[in-house]
Amino acid sequence: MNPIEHIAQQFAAQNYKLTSQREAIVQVLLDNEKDHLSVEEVYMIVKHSYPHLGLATVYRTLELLTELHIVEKMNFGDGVARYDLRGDEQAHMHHHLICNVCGKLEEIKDDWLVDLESRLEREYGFTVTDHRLDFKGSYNSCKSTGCKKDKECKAVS
Amino acid sequence: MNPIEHIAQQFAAQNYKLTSQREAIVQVLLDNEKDHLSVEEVYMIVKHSYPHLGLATVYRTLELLTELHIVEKMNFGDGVARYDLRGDEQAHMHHHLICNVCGKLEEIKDDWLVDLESRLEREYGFTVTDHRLDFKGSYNSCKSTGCKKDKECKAVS
DNA sequence: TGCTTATTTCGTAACGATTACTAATTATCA
DNA sequence: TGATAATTAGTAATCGTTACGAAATAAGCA
Ligand SMILES: [Mn+2]
Ligand SMILES: [Mn+2]
Ligand SMILES: [Zn+2]
Ligand SMILES: [Zn+2]
Repeated sequence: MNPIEHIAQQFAAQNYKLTSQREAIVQVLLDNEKDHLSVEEVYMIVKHSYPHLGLATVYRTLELLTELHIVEKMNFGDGVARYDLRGDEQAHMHHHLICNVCGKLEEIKDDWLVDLESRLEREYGFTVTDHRLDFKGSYNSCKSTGCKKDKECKAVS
Repeated sequence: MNPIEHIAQQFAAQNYKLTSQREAIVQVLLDNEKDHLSVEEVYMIVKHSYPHLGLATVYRTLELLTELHIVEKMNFGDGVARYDLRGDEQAHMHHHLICNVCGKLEEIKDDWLVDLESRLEREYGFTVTDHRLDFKGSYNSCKSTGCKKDKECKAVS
């Protein structure tokens, strides 16, 4: 099943309609999976395929996608909310590597926290349902070449 | 050395003055170390000891404390920035357990990520300088007793 | 000590991301 | 088809934060 069909099912399962506006917005997220787009950025991009779509609809749709756990609303400290597709296969949120030399943001889709989660269960009586893990640091290649704000390094903002 | 003296030294080291206003604000953070106060909350509390202190000064001081790495500016998704004291001994930010039954927020001051950090160094050529790790889930005691928004459980917001 | 300059504070206006609201449009279904 | 519910569009209002100018305070120096 292709991604858009799968999302359509998730909408239907909760009695929401995947309208043409919502589909256009979801398609923007799928087409830019590597980015972590803000509302304004989604709005700008979706206007190419759907020129009359309103900003409030983007806000409402991204909020709905968050409720349905299709995207994760994240805050990276730059003053705007950013939306990150959660893959269907992963139960928990993926991790992030953020380079503070060039701003590149890499994703780690494997769950590296399963051991810590069972430790929390054992030692704290705490059952983890989700988590957020961001590493800040720098790639050794970035440090040596000094690729400051390089075009090949996609900054978060 | 007591905490406030140590912070005074950090100010002096960067050629900043620990004015009476700044000291009053820092004291509020120290007195409420377990909470994760917002600007507005700090402002309300500091008015008890320093009634004429202005809101803009709270904003500016917390920003300065963030620059000096004395506090960490965090966003828990409730629409306001919250400020969290980083202890001096810990190089990296501490972790959080957030109960989604009662909202309690517990801190784990040990760094549970050292193994993952060396793995990042090895496999990704990425040197970690800091990180953020929040676990969302529920305490088994909360699930069984159903302590919804209980007074003994201090919510993040 | 007096004078000059840099720092900090204060109050408030401006800003900007988000939310709320109303009317118009579209889907649902009897 | 007609009534009802869901969705959208546009925009006004909200609210956390930032910017700004004037006043106060501290530091440097003769
Ligand atoms: Mn991501
Ligand atoms: Mn904390
Ligand atoms: Zn880089
Ligand atoms: Zn609880």
